[in-house]
Amino acid sequence: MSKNIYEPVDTGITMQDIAKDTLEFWKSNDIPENNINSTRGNSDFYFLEGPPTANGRPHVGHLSTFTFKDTVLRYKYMNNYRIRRRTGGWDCHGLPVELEAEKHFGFKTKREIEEYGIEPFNRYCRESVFRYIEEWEEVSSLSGKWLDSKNAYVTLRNEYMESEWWALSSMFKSGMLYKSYKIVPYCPRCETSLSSHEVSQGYEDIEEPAIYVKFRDADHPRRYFLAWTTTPWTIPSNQFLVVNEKLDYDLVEYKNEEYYVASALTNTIFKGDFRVLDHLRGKDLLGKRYVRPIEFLEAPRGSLKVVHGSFVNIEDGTGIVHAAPAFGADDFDIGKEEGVDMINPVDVSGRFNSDLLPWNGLFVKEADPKIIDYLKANGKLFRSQKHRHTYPFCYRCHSPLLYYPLDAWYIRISSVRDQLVSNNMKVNWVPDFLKEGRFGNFLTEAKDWALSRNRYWGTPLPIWVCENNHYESIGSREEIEARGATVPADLHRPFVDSVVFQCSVCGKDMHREPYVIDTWFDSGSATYAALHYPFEDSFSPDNSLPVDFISEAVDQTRGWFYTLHAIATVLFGENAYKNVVSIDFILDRYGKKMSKSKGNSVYAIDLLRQFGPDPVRLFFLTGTQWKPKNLDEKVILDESRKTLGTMINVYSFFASNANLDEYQHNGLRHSENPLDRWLMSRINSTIKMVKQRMDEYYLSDALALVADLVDDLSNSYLRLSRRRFWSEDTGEDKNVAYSVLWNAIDNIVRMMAPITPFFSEFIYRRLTGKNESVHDQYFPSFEASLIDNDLENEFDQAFTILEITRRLRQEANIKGRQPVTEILVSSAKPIRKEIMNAIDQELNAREVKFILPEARPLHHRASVVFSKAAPVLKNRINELKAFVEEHDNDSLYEDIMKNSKITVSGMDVLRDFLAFEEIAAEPYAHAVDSSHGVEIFLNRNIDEDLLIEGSARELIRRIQVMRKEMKLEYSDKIITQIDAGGRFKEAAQKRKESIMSETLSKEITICSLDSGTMWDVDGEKVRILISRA
RNA sequence: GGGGUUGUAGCUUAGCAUGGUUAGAGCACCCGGCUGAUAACCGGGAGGUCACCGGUCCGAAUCCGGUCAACCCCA
Repeated sequence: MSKNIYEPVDTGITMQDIAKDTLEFWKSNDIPENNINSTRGNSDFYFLEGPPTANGRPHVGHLSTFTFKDTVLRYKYMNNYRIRRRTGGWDCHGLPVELEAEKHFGFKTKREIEEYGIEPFNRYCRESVFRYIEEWEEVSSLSGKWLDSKNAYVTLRNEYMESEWWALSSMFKSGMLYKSYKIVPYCPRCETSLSSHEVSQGYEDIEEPAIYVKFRDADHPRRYFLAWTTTPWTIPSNQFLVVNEKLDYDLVEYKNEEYYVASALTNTIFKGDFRVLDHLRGKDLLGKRYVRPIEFLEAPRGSLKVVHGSFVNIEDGTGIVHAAPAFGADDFDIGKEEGVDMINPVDVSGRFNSDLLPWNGLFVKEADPKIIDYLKANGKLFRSQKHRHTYPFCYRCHSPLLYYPLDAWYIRISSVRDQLVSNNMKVNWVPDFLKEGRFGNFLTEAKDWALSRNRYWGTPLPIWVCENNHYESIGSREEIEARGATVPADLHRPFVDSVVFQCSVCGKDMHREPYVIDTWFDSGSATYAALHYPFEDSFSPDNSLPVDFISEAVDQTRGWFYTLHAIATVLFGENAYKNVVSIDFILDRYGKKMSKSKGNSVYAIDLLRQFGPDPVRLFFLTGTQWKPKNLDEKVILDESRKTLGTMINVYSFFASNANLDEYQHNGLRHSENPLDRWLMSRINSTIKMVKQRMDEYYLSDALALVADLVDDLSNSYLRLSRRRFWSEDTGEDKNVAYSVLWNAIDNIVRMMAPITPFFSEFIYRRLTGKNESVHDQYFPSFEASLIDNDLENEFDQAFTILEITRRLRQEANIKGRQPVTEILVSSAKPIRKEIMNAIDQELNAREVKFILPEARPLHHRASVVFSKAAPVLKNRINELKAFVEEHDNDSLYEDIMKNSKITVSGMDVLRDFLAFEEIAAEPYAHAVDSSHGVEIFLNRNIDEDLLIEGSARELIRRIQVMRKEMKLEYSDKIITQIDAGGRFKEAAQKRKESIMSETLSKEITICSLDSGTMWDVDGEKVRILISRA
């Protein structure tokens, strides 16, 4: 026997084994490297990898985004695109890295870091960001993520940061980068601001004085705005009152004075005697001017009026909020919006530092009771009470935090808001609701970007200042040199801090502003900084933007998706990306978010090892791609078995038969066989739809289409074609069938290649017998001439007929292998004979007839509808009942349908007095599928000849089972002995020839046996003995 | 507090834009069957207040309004 043309595959092979086999093939042939670096393609497809930080282990969420990105890139490559910027990227800076380092060293304050030294501290940070890089690389390799990792961009490199300097410097020169204040949670004892992460560690429930303060309406001596606050020390710095223009307000008269408060709160604020004088909208209060209860400090121009704030609510207080821009983020925004300078009489240690105040020198919290006393003494206190709420404390020293203005550098994003919005219109969002929803809404309210951080490990802010407050920006290393200073080997702090040069205005020494920048600016700069623009020429705003495709999880909507968009708009007036695919998180089996603390995190490497890469990738792409997904092991296995397992079996079926027949594939043969034509149509229409969905980045939809096709191939095509492949002769028809099957597997495997790269490679290599990678092939293209929608519809109907027939057989207790006399089909549309022939063998009927509706063998059985008939016929109702029982119901039906009324013994019987039930005439069983408009009648009479035929099939089936149990090859011949009586003996005699050919028996003897297998067939005993011939 | 998404069987979900017989699958479960590729497949059964309330309409899972819950982003 010749060597196998198609390497057989054990259908029990695991997906891990398949991946291993493919990985070895890739490795020994440098397939990934060659593919990644390939210059094939007739147009460019630009990608941009979103950079993770390698100081944590890659988890399943990362794996999910890998899968989407990698699948798209593979798909595009197979469609003859040249993939550009197919490199990884690493995000290296930022607070999380510093916090790790702090933890490592046991530091709790920034002073400790500075005492230890910024240099060794940053050195530790630099090393720690790549702590898990090996695991990241391994996960990439095991998951089939084909990105060039050697040339990954790294945000901590001098070149990367230099590009950012160029960007920041040009923003500074155009006035887009400016210095202002930022209101931050601040510990006055540690004299440091806290990150939101730190703040969240220190919330406590406390009870504090909450006061209702009277702000007099400037136009009325006895009329007040009533405001509520838990921070009396901010009252001297009041600059605005804030109402919500959407809320309703009352003007209330109480104890001879008048007050504005939110209507919803009137009844809780005022007790006893009060009168509502007027109702008005918050809008009506806007612009009103007022007089402060504490007037020691001068109010800047534009202060002291009522303004709108959407944050104002009626949960507690009065619906009117007092705003001191220096001491609240909302307050600050209002001051900024109004263009008014802020009053800040508090120093960095939290004490009043203004001579004008009687409380000068006091810590603000200690001044609270004194300020309350002052208000009371001056008749400006309406009420004082205790209030329980949560308040943030310093997690280190337990001091109450203040919201305090610190110097900060901003990018003037608000000035390009309109452009951000209009550029967004050109972006293709997947799913599309993000475009105008979460992202779009965010853009229309885009605030200036607080860029600076008072930290150490980050890209240094390239702004220098002299003692006369002249500011200058540095846009490159060359500029430092040009200013007569030495360029440090490492641009990070602390080295860059020692770069000093002369101010070009006053000649004084200039020192760098001591900030680093928000790490989001790093990743958001990836478009140009990764290519060291403008210092090298591999990037140009005109040709390199926007990139074609980016994809990350949905949390990046206001993260990376935003920073990329904002920076590209500010710098280049251009979009950063054309297509952005957002996916949701992977949750645990119960739909709960994974977290380290809950211990339900799953790491990428473990999942890959447990299931193999293809089932995992398949799982991520199954379902609705933008919805959260529960990580369920059972679902992973199910999906894998359904699609991959089935394809293994299809290949295995093909290989074992094709090897027997020594079939050599030599192109797709033309076929007139209807089942072949149906399959070809299904394949080509699927290719068409799959490409459409893939091109729209709806990968999950595409996968679902392929999975359907796999199911059709296996359970319809192959099931109905088996006999063709088993037939003894190796004629043309069989070769045609092989070529069609080969072609089907080839197309499916290529369609699946971007999704399940290991599995597809494995099958493809065995199918083609070549040492080529499926990933270097082209994606299937469809041939319109092979798509035949009518044919597909007709087969749908034919399959429906099969389905109904099987149900009827079951009801009538007739086995599938028992041939029946006759099946009558009444269908809305006729089905071509050739198509019926394709399912003939499964119908297993001597005759299949299509009949007209009126020829259906139906009887009508009438019954009296008492609810309709009784009220009319009264006590004669039983006469009708008797009449119906005694007379032929069919003619009754015809009469009443024709005339809509009949007369029975002088009674008028209307149509709706009777109900008719359709019942099949003997000997038919009957069923309907209304959605396909198909009705089937199965003749239940089995004549002697059919019974013998059925019995012969029973024998054949038993012999086949025995062959299988003996593990015989498909081609092994046997000798068969049968010991049976009655119909089985008769069947063995009369159908000897067909039993022999079906079971590859060289001879069949009917004799009595005392060995062999005893079968019980429908209560009759049959003994069979087979042996290898 | 603001914005967004989601809610259909025990689980995973289709259908919803464009309203129309009895809401359709798959998994799991039970019963039966088929099987010389298949842990596949086929038939039947059980399992649904289509989150809830209201409105429009002859008719609502679908359109409109509101509520609730989960999740995400932002305060």
